[in-house]
Amino acid sequence: MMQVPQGTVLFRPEDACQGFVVVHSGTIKVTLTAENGREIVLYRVRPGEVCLQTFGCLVNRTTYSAEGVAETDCALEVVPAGEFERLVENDPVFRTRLFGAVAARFADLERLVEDVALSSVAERLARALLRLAGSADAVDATHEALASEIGSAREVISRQLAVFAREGLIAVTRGHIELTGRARLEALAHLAE
Amino acid sequence: MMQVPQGTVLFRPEDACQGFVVVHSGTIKVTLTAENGREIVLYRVRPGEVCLQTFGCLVNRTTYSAEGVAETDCALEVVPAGEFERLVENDPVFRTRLFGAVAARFADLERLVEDVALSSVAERLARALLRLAGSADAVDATHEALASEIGSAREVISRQLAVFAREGLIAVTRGHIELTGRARLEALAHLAE
DNA sequence: CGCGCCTTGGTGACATAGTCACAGACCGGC
DNA sequence: GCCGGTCTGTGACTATGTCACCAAGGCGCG
Repeated sequence: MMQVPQGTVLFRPEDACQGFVVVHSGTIKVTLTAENGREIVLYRVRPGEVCLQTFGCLVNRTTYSAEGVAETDCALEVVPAGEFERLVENDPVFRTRLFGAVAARFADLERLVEDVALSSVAERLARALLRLAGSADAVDATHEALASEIGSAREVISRQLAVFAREGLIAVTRGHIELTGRARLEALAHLAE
Repeated sequence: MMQVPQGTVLFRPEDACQGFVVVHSGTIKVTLTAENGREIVLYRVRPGEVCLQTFGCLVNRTTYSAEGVAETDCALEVVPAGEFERLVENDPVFRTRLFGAVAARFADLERLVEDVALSSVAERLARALLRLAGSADAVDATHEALASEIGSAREVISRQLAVFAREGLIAVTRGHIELTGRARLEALAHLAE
């Protein structure tokens, strides 16, 4: 078991892989970054889940292609490659959990492709706000952070948030967004699904 | 073993899953389509590979989210769910092959997200042309097909092809594109990787 | 407090990409 | 040669992304 503080970079593109990572507490954010600095969040790894970047590394002996950062303080367990293979062979529970995680992540990525390739910024931003808010009625995030969340640019987010605010869907202050008009936001988010 | 002719729709979004599909010959094209008709190619399944849409179905008992079409005549093997589970448990060779396919497809999807979210149409189109041409020096495809290949629109492709042609990178005729200036096309394709 | 400095957000101007409407060019069957 | 379908070209407009720059808020420190 290993404790890492918020903000720790767990892996970067081209890093070699140490072992298979299981998250016990906290969340890991996995992102892709282009040379021009634009960034997009691929997915998050939550407690009880396994990190599939490491899966790709271990199975095909490739390196990471994405970057992973501890979004909160995390407790991680790192399973060495040999132990990983033994578990896959002999532990049906481990294997089932692994497969489930792989399939779920796979579906996530397909949804992401659909989102990025086929839907508008307004829809994607609405979905991102709802996702980040969870059951709460507000989100703490900078426009910059929201832009990376949906793979867009800060200015675009600022303008879209202004539109939402004008329509009464949200109320924006520095680093904080209140979801007034949640129902209408949800309607917007589902338009193209 | 099952023979299907080119153009057969093997699965659609929301279909229930019959079993695990292994491709013996031919290729399957897996795509996502939005309500507005825009489409993007997620990946292709080639001989010896396994179809991971079915994987997600079998593991998490979910339905398909993408559409699969036989791009050529295909010979397929369909492994029923029970048999699939038995193979995963007991056949190390099968398991290894499955894992490799999963990891590779996973990496593909990450690349696709990066491509769609972070690079320009010119780059993506250049990459698509090179990918489709393989070792040949020409591609048979309509502008419409190329658009769905990179998740863009036909008009955008027409215009970009015209630009490439004007610069001498390609020669365009109805349904056919000659890759003259391949080297410069490759340079373009790698600019943002 | 007043000052400087960094982060965050706002805005105009422009470039790139996507949408819509429609016309013309090509291709096969007859 | 004519016809109907498919494929491609184009203008006009909207949406999104980029660039440059400034303004506002927060924060430490003399």
